[in-house]
This record gives sequence, C-alpha cells and structure tokens, in this order.
Amino acid sequence: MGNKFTIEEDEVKKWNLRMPEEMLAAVANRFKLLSEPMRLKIIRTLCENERTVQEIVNEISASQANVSKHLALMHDNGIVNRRKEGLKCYYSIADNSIIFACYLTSKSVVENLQDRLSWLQKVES
Amino acid sequence: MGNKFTIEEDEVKKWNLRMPEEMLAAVANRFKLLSEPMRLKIIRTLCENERTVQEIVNEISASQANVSKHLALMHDNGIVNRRKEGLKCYYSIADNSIIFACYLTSKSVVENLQDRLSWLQKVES
DNA sequence: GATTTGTATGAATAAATAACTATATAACCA
DNA sequence: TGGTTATATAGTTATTTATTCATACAAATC
Repeated sequence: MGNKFTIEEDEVKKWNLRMPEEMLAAVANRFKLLSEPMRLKIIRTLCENERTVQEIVNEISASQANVSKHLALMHDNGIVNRRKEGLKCYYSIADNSIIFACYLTSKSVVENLQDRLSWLQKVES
Repeated sequence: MGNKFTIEEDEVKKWNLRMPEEMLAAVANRFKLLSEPMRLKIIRTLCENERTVQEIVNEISASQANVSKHLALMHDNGIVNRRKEGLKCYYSIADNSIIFACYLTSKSVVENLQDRLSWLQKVES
C-alpha cells in the first residue's frame, strides 16, 4: 500500500475505448472474480494483512474446501499471492488496484443505496 | 464527467472493512453487472455519449433482445439512466465511478497480462 | 514408518443466467 | 383504423459455478 491514486479524465477516456475484444473478456473476468460475496469477504481479510487459509476460514466462518477453492481461483488469476511456510500457506493481495476498485465500487454502491433510500422516504412522506 | 478522482490510502483503509453483510452482497452484485463482456461493450459505447438501443445494437452487433435485456438489468440496478423520446429510448451511464472502476480494473488487468507475457518470454529465451 | 495438521482437489448437485426465438407493447404516422 | 418502428418481455436451453462431502497430498512430528 502506501500510494495515492489519482485518476484523470483524460486517462479514463483513453481507456474508454478501442480495447481489443480479448482484453474486454479479461476485464470482465476480473470483475467476475470480484462478484462473489465470499471472495470479497476473503479479500477484505487480506486487506489487513496476509493470512493463512485456516485464519481466513476462522474469520469468515466458511468451509476450508470452499475458501481454498476461492483462493486457488484468485491465485490462478493473479489477484492474490501465495507464500508457503511449512504446512501453512499465506495468501496476500497481489495488486493494490484491486483494493482501490473495491473501494471505489463500494462507495458508489453505498451512495446509490442512500439515494434510493432518501427517494423512498420522500415518496412516503 | 469532468472530474478528477483522487483516492487516498486512508479512505481505502476505511472501506477496508466492517461493511455489513448486505452491503458486501450489493458490492458483489455491482461487480457482477460489470462481469459480462457484452455489458462492458455496451458501457463502452455509452461512455462516449448517450445512445439509443438501436444505436448500440448496430455498434456492437448483438441482437436487439439481448441488448435490451442487458440495458434493463443495468437500469434496474442503477448503473444506467433511461430517457424516452418518442419511440426511441436513450441510455446513458448513471455514475462516473463505474467508468473509473472500469478504467482502474482494465489498467490493472492489462499490466498483469503484460507481466505474465514478459515472464513467459524470459522463460522461453 | 505412522500420525497429525494444513491445504488442495475430484465428483456431485443445485442455482443462476446469457442468448435465442417469438411475441408483446407502445408510440408514431398514413 | 391499420401499419410501421423502437423497445421490452416470455419461455426455453445450455452453460457456468458456488457449495458440499469425501478424499488426496504434503510437510511436520512422533
């Protein structure tokens, strides 16, 4: 961590478009990895620090097999790192931009929910 | 558009955690919406400007029914706006943070791919 | 070598959903 | 009214995948 991200409009517009088809699929795939609550839970624990599989299992109360599979998937796709030490296996976030994307999206979703809520309240009163 | 986004570490760490369960599901759901190449294609066209359904259909060469369903889904989830004008229906991006998230993620994915590629080239040579 | 501990993996099941075809709705026009 | 155009929606199918249970593997300890 330790960075500060600044996103400028110009850069965003450059993304904007004309990314080849395969790239789009890769981006979609990255989003898919972030689209499971269980995986977000895991990522959340890893944000704080690296963790062993068991530590994660304990923290989020899921089955070991399930956590292990999610971690394997995320590792295969380069969003977590793996470090073995004896029997234990430590996982960590591979890329800060993942956390930034989560933050950005969370914020947007929360704001969206708040808007809808206040709209509802207006309508009801 | 017109903004510049700066993400600071402190804020990110605040996200980091202790978001209630339902929120996590909402965030996951937002990511799920972004996890289909077809929807990213649609979003890409909308980045430039608002578009009618037909315009999108023509631009990305998909069926009208399919595009319409994706748009309906995105509208229901508040990531695109809808504006009716006679027969035509104009859609647009509802929230800039969506574009920022796409940009951030694309960049990260591309860099990841580049890393893997250069690693492969090193190994092969 | 045998056992224990931490992690990974295979098979099976259930649920979600993208895309298609066909049809419906709804606004405009003759 | 009837026809045309733009968009939406059912119903269906095929695919994907999260989860569970059981088991395998691998490293440490006895």
